[in-house]
Amino acid sequence: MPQDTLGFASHDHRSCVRSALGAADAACADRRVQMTPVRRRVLEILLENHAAMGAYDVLARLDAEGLGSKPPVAYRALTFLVEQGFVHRIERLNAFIACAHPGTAHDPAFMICRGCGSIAEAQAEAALAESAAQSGFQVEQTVIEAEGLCPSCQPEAAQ
Amino acid sequence: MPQDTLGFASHDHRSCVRSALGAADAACADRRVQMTPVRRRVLEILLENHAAMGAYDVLARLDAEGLGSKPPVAYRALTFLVEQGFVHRIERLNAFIACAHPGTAHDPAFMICRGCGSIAEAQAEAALAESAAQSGFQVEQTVIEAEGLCPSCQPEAAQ
DNA sequence: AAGTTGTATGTTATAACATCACAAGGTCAA
DNA sequence: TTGACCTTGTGATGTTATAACATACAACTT
Repeated sequence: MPQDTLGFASHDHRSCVRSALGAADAACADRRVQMTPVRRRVLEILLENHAAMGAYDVLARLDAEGLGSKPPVAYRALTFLVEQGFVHRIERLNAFIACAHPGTAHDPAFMICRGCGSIAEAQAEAALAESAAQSGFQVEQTVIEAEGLCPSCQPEAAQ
Repeated sequence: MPQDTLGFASHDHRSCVRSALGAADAACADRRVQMTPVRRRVLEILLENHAAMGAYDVLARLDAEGLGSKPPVAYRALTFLVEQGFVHRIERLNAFIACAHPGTAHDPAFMICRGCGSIAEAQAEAALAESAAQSGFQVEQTVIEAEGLCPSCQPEAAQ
């Protein structure tokens, strides 16, 4: 039984891939946008991998499967998936990860373990609400990323 | 009288450059680290520019002044300045900006105007405190960046 | 003065990430 | 069946960042 981590806790990964793909298909139908083979496969790769991947890592997989070999193929699919909210970009890593809370509109926040590279997606609190209100800045999108140690890596780091 | 923006509000920029450089010099002396000519000039460039600059923009200035022409020269100086807290990296822009609150230890947060590119530095609230506590993740560094419209750019955007 | 160490710099090359520009194919509705 | 629009294919290029190795220089030691 395949197990992996999400929020640094176990879950059944195979079923989460299936349901996320299904949800994405449905959302695309709803919104009258096309879930093409390349886009669907990129999302599936990210869901299966269950970790942040660089665009060129994704591209390498596509290439191996004959789905495209040039950077724009990967970037276009990733851009689409990010726009649709199925995938998030991790700015700090120049990498992409499948959304862990698909379906719900949200401002994602990430906890990135510097020990093992695992990433957990959390909900962002309104981290800048007060500053923005004071200065009159109108927030449209937020990037919230924390680096540190996940529970598994903390004992080792203590040494 | 030179005026510029900080936190989307006016201030006397010339004096802030002078005082920030002085504070950095003093901090380096305190910490027994070297404020070399290249490092000092990079900090000064960022302070004068008073906006986020790419590493290669900084490098171009250094090159014009005979202070170095190869990427590592700029990256080393920038890395040093970030480590010392005199400069912050804006992940979303792959760019660097002089710290607006030097001297005080802080987790910076940025508001980036998509209209004019101006950037205000604010204090981060503990945006991930609750999630981190729940999952046992130990936060070491946070990146908080918001994109949106600054007060000046909001009327224009309304059209 | 000569050796030793640590920090900083110089330089070449390349890795890694991302986009532009243009051609060609697909889909769908008028 | 035509045209509009979206998507893909592809070559070239642009941008950001680091690896690897050599040299310089200051501070301390003997």
